[in-house]
Amino acid sequence: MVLRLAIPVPLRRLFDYLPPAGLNPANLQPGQRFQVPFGKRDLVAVLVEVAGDSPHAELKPATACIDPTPIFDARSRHFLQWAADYYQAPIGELYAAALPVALRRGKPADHWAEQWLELTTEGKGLPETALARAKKQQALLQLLLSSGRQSRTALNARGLNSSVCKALIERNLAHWVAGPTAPPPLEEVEPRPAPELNDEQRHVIDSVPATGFSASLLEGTTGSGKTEVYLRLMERALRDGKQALLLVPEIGLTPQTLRRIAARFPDFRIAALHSGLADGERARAWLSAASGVADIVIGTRSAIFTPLPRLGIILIDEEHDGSFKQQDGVRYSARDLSLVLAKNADIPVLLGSATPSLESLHNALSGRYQHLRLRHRAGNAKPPQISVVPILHQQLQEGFAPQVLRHIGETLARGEQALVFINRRGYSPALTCDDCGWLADCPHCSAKLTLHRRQRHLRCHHCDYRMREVHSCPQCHSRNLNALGAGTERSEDFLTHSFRDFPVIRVDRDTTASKQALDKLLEPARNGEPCLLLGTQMLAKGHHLPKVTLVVIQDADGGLFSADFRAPERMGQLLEQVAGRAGRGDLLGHVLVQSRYPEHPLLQLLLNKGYGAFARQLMDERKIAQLPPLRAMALVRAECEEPRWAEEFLANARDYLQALAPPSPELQYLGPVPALLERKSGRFRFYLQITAEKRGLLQKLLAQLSQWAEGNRNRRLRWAIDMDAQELS
DNA sequence: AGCACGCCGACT
DNA sequence: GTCGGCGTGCTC
Repeated sequence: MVLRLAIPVPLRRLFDYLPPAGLNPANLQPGQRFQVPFGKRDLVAVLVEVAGDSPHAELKPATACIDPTPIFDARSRHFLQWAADYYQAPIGELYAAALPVALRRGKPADHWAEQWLELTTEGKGLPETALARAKKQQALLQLLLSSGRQSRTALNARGLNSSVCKALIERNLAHWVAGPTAPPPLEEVEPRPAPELNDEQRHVIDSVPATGFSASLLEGTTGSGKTEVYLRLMERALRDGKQALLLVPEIGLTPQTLRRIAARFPDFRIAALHSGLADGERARAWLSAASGVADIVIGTRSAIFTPLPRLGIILIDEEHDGSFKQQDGVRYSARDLSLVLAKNADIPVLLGSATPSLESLHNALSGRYQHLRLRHRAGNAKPPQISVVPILHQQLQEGFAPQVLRHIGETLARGEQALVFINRRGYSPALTCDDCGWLADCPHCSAKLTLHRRQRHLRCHHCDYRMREVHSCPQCHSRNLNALGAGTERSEDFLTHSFRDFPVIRVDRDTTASKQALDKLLEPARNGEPCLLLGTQMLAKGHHLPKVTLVVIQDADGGLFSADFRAPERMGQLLEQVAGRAGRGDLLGHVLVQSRYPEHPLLQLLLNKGYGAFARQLMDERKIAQLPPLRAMALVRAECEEPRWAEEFLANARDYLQALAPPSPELQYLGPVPALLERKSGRFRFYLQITAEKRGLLQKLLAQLSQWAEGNRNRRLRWAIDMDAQELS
């Protein structure tokens, strides 16, 4: 009997072990964790299969079996294997990515098991009138007699604390038994009934079949009530005794979102999986989901790997969001994988967005997904009025055109709120010397340092290198230093100064260390008092701020001339999302978009015809350029301190692949080319881009390539395959 | 990845 | 003489 184990190392194979001494082979089940000696180390591995024998002569026995029963079910294991093959990733790393840290380190699952109080035979034999002299104990006995065993949390909720339980146990009437793990409790909320649906929403819900595999894209304008659709679809699955999985972007899992769902489903158990959780909490949430105890699982990207034995529906909110794609290690896309999982589980999956990715839109337009739409804003809200403010030959004040400032002032004076979007953190993105031309740049990256005046330092946003703020030029000692351009800090100073009578709330990664901090920061805005909100992308997502009637986009031009072919798509999504913050209540919203290129056809199309028309135009351009989503694309990435080695490795990789499959109309190679951020953390980065008409061919080539690369690797060089790459940086 | 081994240069 | 730099090989 041989155990074939997935080990958390970057090696694309399984490792064989003998069962641990003294273990009954009948208790061996794939999906269990084992402690194993691996080289000189001790690692936690997952049993993938049990084999009769092994091609390896000398096998070590595993040290111990950690789980009496599997923590990965068969579907989950199959899914992880599929993902490992698709992304050319080592299977051990996928299992590691699927597990919360505490379980990855080998903590036993029953550590978080919920304790249940159960009557002994003796206890069960007692009449309800027993223990009359101890009222609390009698109440507990009666509860256990009438309703069966009770969890410790349920008993505590009824005011039956552990001393009462202990008393019963000491009389040998009851005992604790370990049950499955419950999700960590959420804060108490008032249950809230479901709102009325409009006809559009009802149609969408009716269009998603309750059972069987189906994929749908819900293209719904901001404020059109997508969340309510998700909740109804979840509810339908829950009432059917199934689990619902809701994936949200990294910054979308706010306490506000959680409260809203908890208020709607007081009778169901919710497990939230996000980065803010402590290790133990995360393990609890994961185990409650994997054991089928949790009914609703809400999580970010990695939650897609949580085993869900009763899974009945998958919902992806803001499906276009970049955070569903992992950018290092195993470079998976949780959104793309959700389709595979739904197919495996034979259940519906719904991708929702106001600004769908071109990938999903393409699938919807080509009929692979059902295309559902919500065109109208819920309630009285009307779409905002959008206008472009040309800023090329304007006298700007700290980046703002005079009429924009006037508009902000009028909005505040009317007692309404304004939101200013600036996609740049810090005080200024560049610091130069006016005398000698010195520029503060990062010693490790091909990037400028950003001045953070509040923290009195210059910082690299790519590698986090920091140096103290300088007030004279390090090169020529001149004091004529010039901070070029404005980030959120500088704009905050200026706007605070310009609108003294109103609070200015800055929201960016530097002001919101935690999710709670963001919630707190936005509190005055939610209370409806006039204020000026200022911030980065963080402001663009999800927050319902009904008193915001003016949105200012300080610089819309970022995406128009980038070398990344996805830049316009992302710009369009961001603009639409930010603009969607305006006029969500009864008041009409206005959006002012500052641009140096007010006539740019893409900008015109976006602002006049909306994201839908804009996206379809981009799709045509992608078709002409033979780029995704009309073609499958993968990048082979390489980075090295010595740029020549990285470039040479990729050139060799390209030659190797071209010998297998020469370039043709169906298959194209580009590169090696330097990444958009050519040097990062001291390493030079290059990539080789491969586009193919058929995903299958690309897949086959990449599998060959990863074999080849194992034998052709230089120790100082890092390489990776990025299937369906999202970033050229 | 992470750990050992082995081979060369510059120190008490 | 040996401490430690990093290039190489191996992990069932």
